[in-house]
Parts: sequence; C-alpha cells; structure tokens
Amino acid sequence: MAETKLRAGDPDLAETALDAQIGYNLRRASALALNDFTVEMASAALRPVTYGMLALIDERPGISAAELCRLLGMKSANMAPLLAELEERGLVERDDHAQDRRVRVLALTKAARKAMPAWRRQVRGHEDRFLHKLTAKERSTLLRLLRLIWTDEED
Amino acid sequence: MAETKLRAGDPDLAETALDAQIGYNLRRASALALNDFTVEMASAALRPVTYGMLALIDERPGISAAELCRLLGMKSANMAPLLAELEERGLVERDDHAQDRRVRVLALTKAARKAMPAWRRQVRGHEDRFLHKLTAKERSTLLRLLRLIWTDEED
DNA sequence: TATTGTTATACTCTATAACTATA
DNA sequence: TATAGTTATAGAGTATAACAATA
Repeated sequence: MAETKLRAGDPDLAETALDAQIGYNLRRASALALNDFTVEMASAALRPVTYGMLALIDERPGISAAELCRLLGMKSANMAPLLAELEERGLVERDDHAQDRRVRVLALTKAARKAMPAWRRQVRGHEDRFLHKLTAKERSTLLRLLRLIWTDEED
Repeated sequence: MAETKLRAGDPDLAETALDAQIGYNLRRASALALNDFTVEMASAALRPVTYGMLALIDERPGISAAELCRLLGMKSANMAPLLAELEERGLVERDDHAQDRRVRVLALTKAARKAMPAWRRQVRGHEDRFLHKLTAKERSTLLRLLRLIWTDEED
C-alpha cells in the first residue's frame, strides 16, 4: 500500500498527517457507523436522526419539540418536517400543552412504544457489530472521551 | 436538567439509552469537530473533505484520483467536481500518467505546497481547541480506538 | 471485461430567513 | 421582546446510474 514518493519520512508531517488527525478519524468512524445503522434499521425505515428523536421521546415522554431540539443539537426548522413524518407514520403524537399554548407536547404512540424495545435491541446489535474490535473496557473509554468532546460543562 | 417523567430508572434503558450509544456520541462529536473545522478554515475556504484531499495529495504526490478515492472512502463521482474546483482555484494539478492513459496524476501546485504548512498548523490549532478537555494520553487512546473502528484489517 | 474518470440526478442533513402565534 | 413552531430555500456530502476512453 505504500507509495514510492510517500512523504512519511518528513518530520513536520508526523504530527499533522491526515491519518493522525482525530477530526478525520472521527469523521471516518462516524460515517461507518452511519452506514451500518442505516442497513440495520432499513426494515424499520429509521435513520440515526429519526431514531434519536424516537428514543429521546421514549425516554422523556411529554417533552416539547424545542427541548428535543436542544438535547439533540438540531434546529427546530429541521425538526418540524421529521416530526410531521413520524406523526404521519403513527409513531409520534403531538398534543397541546396544558399551560403554554405555543408548545406541542410529544409522546410515542402505543404502536411505537410497543415497537421500541425491539428497535433498541436492533441498535444494540448494530453497535456490537461496528464495535466488534473494541473490548468492553475500550468501548467504555471511547464513550467517555466522545462525551468529553461534545458535552457542555453544565450537562 | 432532569425531566420529571424521565424513564432513567427503567432497567432496560440503562444499556440502550441514546446517551449510552457510541454511534450517537460519535455523530455529536463529529458534528462539533466539523463546525469548528469549518470556522477555523473559512479563511482558506477549505472544508474537511477538500482539506483531506489536499493533505493526502501533499503526502502522496503523483497519486491517482482513484487511489485518492479509495484512501478517503469517497466515490469518484463525488471526487470529480471537487478536484475540478481545486484545480480551478490553482491548488491542484492534473497531469497525464506516463503509462496508463486513463489515469490523471495529481499533485499540489507550487502555491498550494507553499500554503500547506500554514494550513496544517491551522488544523492542528483547531484540533487542540475542540479536544481541549482531553489529555495527550487520552487523545492518543481516542485515535487508536477510532482507527480500530473504521480501518480494515489489511490497512 | 474491468478500471478510470466524468456527468447527471436524487436524497439526507444542516443552515438561514421569514413568518404566525403566544408568552 | 423572547420563545415555540412552521415553511421555504440553499448548501454540503453522499448514493446510484449511465457513459466514454482505455487497459
């Protein structure tokens, strides 16, 4: 695989080589996880974003769309059509908030609550597959380091 | 930040909670890195993909577009217009291959070679910024684990 | 037949702007 | 004024299909 003209011997390159960048490796690993997720969850027609929405609504029934956006790091403008799609598919219910009439309160439908455990198991299987080279301890370490990167102090 | 109706006590949820998924945390960390990269390299008008192309052509002068695609995990259909853009901007040269007339051989222009060290330093600064909560040892560990995920055995 | 490189096209995710309704 | 939610729109990245030229 080595190229004849490879500049690997260049001392300046050791620390700035593309392969040595965490950002690049994050992107490649994330892309692989995305592809594997999409294949695994194709039967349920769920992508990482829509699954994340369902999982969080499941974990926090009664959450508002705005709070869901904040927790998932999404813009409400992008959330709206996805929520409409999930509602149309009979997976999410949107009801009026008791006090604040601006808010739409989110919950899984009965059908979605019934399907969710199997979907969670499927996602767990997908994680086991794309992380098969990592030990349990390494997975735990990776989780901690990834959270350190993107999670704010106050979270 | 806790919701009153939080289902965190649910035993089934401990292992399948969205927050506990490495794929989800990979996506969030990668998105943060992408945003920071874009801000940092806005002055050079380079995005992660185009920077990756330049960095790899710099490290392997004379590489073909097909080999660049394989190394970066890109489709040649998506590479073509990006190479055309980089050529138009005077950063990449495409020359005919000596033996194989199908191949276009890639190299950085003199201007790009001159600019590359500063761009590499900028990217290094960006990495230091978004990884500021991680020690040097943790960064090394993270790099190793990310490579384990996406790198094939034969690489 | 397979590979290199290109064009066309569609889909997902993300970003901004503008808007209504309500606090 | 600020927030919740929606619509419209544009951009980047990625996917497949089809093609010409060459091996």
